[in-house]
Amino acid sequence: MSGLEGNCEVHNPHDELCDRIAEKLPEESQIARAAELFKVFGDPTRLKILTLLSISECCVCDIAKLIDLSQSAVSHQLRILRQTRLVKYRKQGKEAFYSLDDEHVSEILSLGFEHAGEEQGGGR
Amino acid sequence: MSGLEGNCEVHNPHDELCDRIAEKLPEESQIARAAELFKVFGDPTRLKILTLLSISECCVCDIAKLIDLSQSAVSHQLRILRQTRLVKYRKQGKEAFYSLDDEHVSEILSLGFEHAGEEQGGGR
DNA sequence: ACAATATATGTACAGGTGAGCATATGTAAT
DNA sequence: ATTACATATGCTCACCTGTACATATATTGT
Repeated sequence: MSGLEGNCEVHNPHDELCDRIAEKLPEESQIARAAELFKVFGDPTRLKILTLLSISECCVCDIAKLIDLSQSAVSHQLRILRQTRLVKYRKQGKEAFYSLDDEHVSEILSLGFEHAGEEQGGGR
Repeated sequence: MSGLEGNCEVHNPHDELCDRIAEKLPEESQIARAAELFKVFGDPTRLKILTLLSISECCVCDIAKLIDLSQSAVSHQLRILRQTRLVKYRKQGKEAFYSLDDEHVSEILSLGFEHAGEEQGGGR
């Protein structure tokens, strides 16, 4: 019927498809990097930080206030965001003003919110 | 100099900024949903599955072969991908052919790979 | 030098998460 | 009905992760 049947376990039609897919698959390391990136976006605290930084640059203790979390926890998360190049900061006196590092970051943010927003309760 | 200084702890200039940011921030629940979405993309196994499904629809045991993982583990991950509406499947005899549920999914994939690809070893 | 404030970091721990094993369910063939 | 195969699920466990607490570092003012 569809040309896709065949014993999946032993050999056959599927193998051909698998080979084609295997060829096109990105390298392991590239997938790992992309997963790492998504993982950083995948924590509510970090996502909040990124979202508020997409509105305006902000200093650490204000971030802590805005998301109601300890300064320590915020600082730890900011380190992760720094290491993954999602945020940058400028130091001014005692304060550190953080901001998004890259247009890309807000693009990913928007796309995420867009997709998360549309299909919630409804459907199917 | 920048109009942003002022005691961060007690009160003042920052408060005004904080209020403006707080107003514009999405609701907690919306951020939670977006984070949940990113989290699903943030696991290498799931990202591999999504990536290979972006190339072609595929049955469970072939996925297991392609990413070299137990059938059980794959099935568990597919459930998560189903529940988050990232994949759909059609049953044909004993086999279940999975595919991406939505254009959006491959958009997010591409954007992720794009960003993950560019800045790795280099820069700054 | 000392105090005060902002931020960073080391450590510990509770809670979460992915993988495998065993097994259940569903489907087709004999 | 029985067997064989494909997939799904309950369970367990090793590992990871985010947070708070305590403390270190840096900067400014007195």
